Amino acid sequence: MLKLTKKADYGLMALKYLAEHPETVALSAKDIADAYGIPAQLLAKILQKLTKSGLLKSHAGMNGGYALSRDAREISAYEVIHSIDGPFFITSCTKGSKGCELTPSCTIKEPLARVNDTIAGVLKSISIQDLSDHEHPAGPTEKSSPLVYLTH
Amino acid sequence: MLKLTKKADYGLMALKYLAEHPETVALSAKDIADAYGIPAQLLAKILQKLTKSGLLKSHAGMNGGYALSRDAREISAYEVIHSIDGPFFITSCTKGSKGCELTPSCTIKEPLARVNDTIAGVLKSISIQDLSDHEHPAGPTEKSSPLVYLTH
DNA sequence: CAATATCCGACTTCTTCGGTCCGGGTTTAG
DNA sequence: CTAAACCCGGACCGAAGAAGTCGGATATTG
Repeated sequence: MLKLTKKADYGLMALKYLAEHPETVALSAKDIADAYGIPAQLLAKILQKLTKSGLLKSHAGMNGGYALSRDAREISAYEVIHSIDGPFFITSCTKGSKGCELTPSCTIKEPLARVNDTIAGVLKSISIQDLSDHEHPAGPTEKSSPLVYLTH
Repeated sequence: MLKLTKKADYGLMALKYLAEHPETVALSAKDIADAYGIPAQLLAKILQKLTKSGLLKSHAGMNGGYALSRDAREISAYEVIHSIDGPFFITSCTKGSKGCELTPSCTIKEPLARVNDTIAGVLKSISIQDLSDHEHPAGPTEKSSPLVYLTH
């Protein structure tokens, strides 16, 4: 259905929270989970993934927790989603760079791959910092198209 | 994982196939399914949805089948996906225009809604006709960003 | 009437997501 | 030193949604 997972949502929320609390040395998974009312153990696993991807630094022991490894401006939403949910592809049949062998006549993906690139580009242009700004950020695209939802 | 369903893929493929065969009055679901090697009954249900959405015209009985209700240039990929998979939202918590009541502190969706708009805009700018063109179409974006996949 | 289609809901199967549990290893406070 | 607080990571399970099947009803043509 073309929506990102809750885990990715949680990850973005957690990074945003960390970005908004730069004065603290580190925040535990439980702290962040309580702040948003999300299951702590689940958030913990997400933060572990982000740590393994190099987006976070972790510190065990008492008063330990997580902290951003870079400036919030240098972390893109794409990196977060990618490290949590893995590489995403719009089309269901694409695996790697090869076309789908199963359905040889699937000539759909060629133009859809360009859509995929566009989405990835938008996600890469958004930083964690942008999520905290309640005013309009630098802008994901040159021109913010005024689109209307078709709530059927 | 931010990918569209197989049903949407099938729908796009079927419309593309219809667009490439304008000389025929109507094609049955089985004809299209056989051409792509996808289950006929499943494709039939998808085409029914597209008919109810007004993208296709159906004709029962012998020599019946489906035909595009408009020019292929006038049907966007957005309409197809929307009518098959329903309205899509990037964020998992958004329902309608209201914010998520469950997690009151979810301030993430505001910027992500803009991403949602961008994606919808790209999908709307792509027509069925564009899928058939093997050359570069009008172009979903001004500049085709040369992005590289991070196959982890 | 008979053959060929669409039409449409119910049903099964399969995968993935969301979430939990538990047994580790580390660091710090007392 | 010991215990508390924290991170680490695999195993596990239920729920939800996707993919696909089945069966019957209706419409159209020859």
